[in-house]
Amino acid sequence: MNASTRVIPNEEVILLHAKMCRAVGDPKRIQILYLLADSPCSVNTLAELLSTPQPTISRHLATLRESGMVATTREGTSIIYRLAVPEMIDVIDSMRAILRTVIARQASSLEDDLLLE
Amino acid sequence: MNASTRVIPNEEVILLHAKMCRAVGDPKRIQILYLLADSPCSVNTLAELLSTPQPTISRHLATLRESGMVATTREGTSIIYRLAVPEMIDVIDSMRAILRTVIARQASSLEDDLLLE
DNA sequence: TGCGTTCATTCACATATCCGAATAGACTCT
DNA sequence: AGAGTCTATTCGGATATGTGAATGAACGCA
Repeated sequence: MNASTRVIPNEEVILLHAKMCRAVGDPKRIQILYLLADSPCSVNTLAELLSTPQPTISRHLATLRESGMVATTREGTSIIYRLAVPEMIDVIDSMRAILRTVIARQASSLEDDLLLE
Repeated sequence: MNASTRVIPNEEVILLHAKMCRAVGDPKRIQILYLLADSPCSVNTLAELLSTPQPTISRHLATLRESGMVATTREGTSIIYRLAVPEMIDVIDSMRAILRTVIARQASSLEDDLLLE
């Protein structure tokens, strides 16, 4: 699929798209997303796994909820969070793969620079 | 590829990953990325296409540069920007596809809610 | 060299985001 | 209904980000 076949989005979609990317743009939330991809779990469990205060986790989850990336189910007294769209983690992981490419590239060009000195 | 086969990233990679996602998390930068995917172009050209002051575009490009998403080449008096990794636009587009799924889902559940009233 | 174009940076201000601590709210289960 | 547990929100302060206007720096080209 190339550029000319892409659907032209309206302003609203661009805004939501940005909001979604922003939601992923935080280290703690990235970790949360990977954990949820591994297996759904409760707020407290996430808080323990990440050694982070519960309110902090809760706010991050609110951010992810507002961007539509996670969904919830009540299970007893807990609320279980999961990825709303499981494929999302693959997309995020693809971005990480690209990141690694960029890092590797920068490392090798840095080598070149050093050799030239 | 499932969760257990993913490479465990160090803190640094998580930070850079977040930074990269953050860089995509702005409406103007998303538009810039789509334009660059379509064809590389100069700062002024982007400024005109997006009806935005040149300094604003320049700062957005700096953000994208710092996260390693765009690269540059000088061509005469202009500096031509392009995607550093062309596949990046596919990843971004996948995220948009997921967004549309979420939107559609929310719309239909909203319908359900209305029917229940 | 120096003019002119193109791009980058700075400044000031407004807005948004992050965090921990404390508190409030919601829901289950007895 | 009430106790107890789990989650969400509020508050205050620090940090970061977005923007336009003005300015500065870099580079090609005559």
